[in-house]
Amino acid sequence: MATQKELAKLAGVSAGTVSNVISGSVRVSKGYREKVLSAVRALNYQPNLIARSLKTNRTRTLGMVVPDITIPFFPKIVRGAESAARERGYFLIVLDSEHNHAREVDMMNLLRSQRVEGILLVAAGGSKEALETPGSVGYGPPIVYLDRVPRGIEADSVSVDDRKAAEMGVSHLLARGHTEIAIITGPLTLKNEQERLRGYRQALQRGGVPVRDSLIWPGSFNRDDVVRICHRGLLRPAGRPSALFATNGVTGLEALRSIYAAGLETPRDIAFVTFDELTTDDFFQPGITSVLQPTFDIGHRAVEVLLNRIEKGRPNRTPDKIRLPATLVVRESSDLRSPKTRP
Amino acid sequence: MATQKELAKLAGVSAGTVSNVISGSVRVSKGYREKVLSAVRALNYQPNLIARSLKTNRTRTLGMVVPDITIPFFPKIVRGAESAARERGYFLIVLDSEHNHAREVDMMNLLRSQRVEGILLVAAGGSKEALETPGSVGYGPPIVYLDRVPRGIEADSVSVDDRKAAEMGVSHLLARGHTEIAIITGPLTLKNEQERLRGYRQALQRGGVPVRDSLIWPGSFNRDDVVRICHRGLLRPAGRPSALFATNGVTGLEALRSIYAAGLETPRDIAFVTFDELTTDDFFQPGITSVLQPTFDIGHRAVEVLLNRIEKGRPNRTPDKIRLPATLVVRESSDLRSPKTRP
DNA sequence: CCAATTTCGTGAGACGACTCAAACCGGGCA
DNA sequence: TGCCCGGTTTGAGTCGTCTCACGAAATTGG
Repeated sequence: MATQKELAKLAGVSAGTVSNVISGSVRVSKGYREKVLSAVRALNYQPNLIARSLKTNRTRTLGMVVPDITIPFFPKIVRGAESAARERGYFLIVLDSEHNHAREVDMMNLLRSQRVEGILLVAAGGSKEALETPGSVGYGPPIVYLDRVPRGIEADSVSVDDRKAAEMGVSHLLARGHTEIAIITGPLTLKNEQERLRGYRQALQRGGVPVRDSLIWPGSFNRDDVVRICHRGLLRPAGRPSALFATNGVTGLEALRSIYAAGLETPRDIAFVTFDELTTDDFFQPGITSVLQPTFDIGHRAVEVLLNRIEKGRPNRTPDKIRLPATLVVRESSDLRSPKTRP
Repeated sequence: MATQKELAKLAGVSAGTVSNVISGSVRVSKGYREKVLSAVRALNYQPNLIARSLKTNRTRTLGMVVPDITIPFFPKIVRGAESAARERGYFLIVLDSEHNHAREVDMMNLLRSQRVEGILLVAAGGSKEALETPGSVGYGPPIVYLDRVPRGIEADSVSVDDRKAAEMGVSHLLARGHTEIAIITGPLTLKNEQERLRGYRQALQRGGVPVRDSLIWPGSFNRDDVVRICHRGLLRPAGRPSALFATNGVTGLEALRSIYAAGLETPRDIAFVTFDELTTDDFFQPGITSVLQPTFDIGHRAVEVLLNRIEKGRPNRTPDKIRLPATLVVRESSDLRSPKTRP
């Protein structure tokens, strides 16, 4: 592919002039500019961003690492991030850590080697280490944590107010008259899941309903585990709860599957509310009442936070810790003992 | 961040020696190597891939452009591609064209500027131009077309045998005794969709069942359109078909929604078969009989084809045109007039 | 019409890593 | 002892682009 030197020869000007025309940083007289631009067209010149980056020490590229691109929740965040990045003239590289912390560290180092100017991280979760290692390196591009906020470190983050979101979902069930509300969580090693559980507790307490341990079902992201736990809970001798609240989409999908597998119908036999959307859009009949996280916004805001840090050049100012609210979308699955809606 | 020059100073050796240790291409005596490596650790050195690429003219990076990362079909292909890339020591950058051809061209140019060594393209589709432009540029990194194969150009491609896949789905319905089989397609500007329609025709002909135009419903990727078309078809005076075949996941989801909206139940009132999975896994009750494309393999094979072209360095050999078979997964939605399965 | 000022193109020298040819060094052999 | 040889290390040059200081040309004003 053509280089600026070749353009310079063809246009009969110096290499410096070509560079000035291309980068647009220095003004070049009309005649020379035209000569260069026609050479650009003639040779179908594309600037070599590699060389440019080497010289300028800027890549206008952001990196993003997510735990699993095949979970619908993440592509939506990616969309938001990509959109914000593009608006500000940046390029976004997305990598998938496959829930694996070691791999995540590799990807972060790869991004650093690629000299990205900032990193958006949805941590692989699980171990404490998982959240702390990347930040603790202490140099390299700034990191913004999405969705999952590290405990110890002071860092920029964009997340959802999990406690309030869960409280909202559970309060909705209380308002519908339910008092026997079970909760099925994801892994409680994740702070998000702990917070959602706290929101559940808080909602019950505010509603004057006793919290019963037998209705708290700690789950995981393993689909089989969730099905087993729900199965046991739904068929327990003491009678099944009148409502079930799931704290994330993966768990929610399996919980709903378990409800059906147990021969139950929602909302006829049990009311159901879940975090996140279970399909790309409202498809289920009956529709599922959901606590929706602002996925697009999470990505979008995170990029804004990151770029402000990068461009404003105040690397040590206090971190932005943004919490976004979730919304409750009420659909049929939480109607109180209404007949099934599918004709 | 540290550079090789700084390492050299710290280790008391020349820059060339440091480079030899890092790249491992030239053997360095043990003593010197140790000195360099301890400097690497001391300064937490990360090689600058930008500089390396500029010199070596290699990036070990592949680019991938998909029309819409939020459609579940694509992340699955991305996973396969990413996995194959990683196996061979390459890095994959994924971009989203948002079904927009102009944007797609931008992304391709961006990838070229980034000096990716090859591009995996799921074309934005629609116009003929959409498929031909990128290839017609005639220089730059090799391109492998995935899923959607360009008409005019001789190029590497990995796709599914759409005709056979559709034939398989329709034959299944015929074997179940259906003769009134309607088909709802995506936009027939896409060759894939045309082929799937041909597969439908072929299956009917082989089965000795007349092809009736009134049962061919050309659709689009617009959800409202699909709902409207299905609604009209399902409620038409001549009576509704006994089975419906959808040629892709997007259309299939809307078609199923329409069936429910019309107050029908599957398979009780109408049998239903679709291309692709409608949710991340088999969730629906009753389960939906589906023609599944080997998504992971499409991505995986595409990277292999691409890397063979890149590494084998035979840029002009005849193109690889790989066609993978789909599989039919039979579930309840195509049972013949069985009672509804959900209790 | 010339001096003072502005405008603009030039060319050299980075950026960080790699890659040669050349220099070096220690043994082995005559 | 001197020479050669293979194995290592060095140092200079390079990749494509940007960015200066510099000087030449054009413009302005008195």
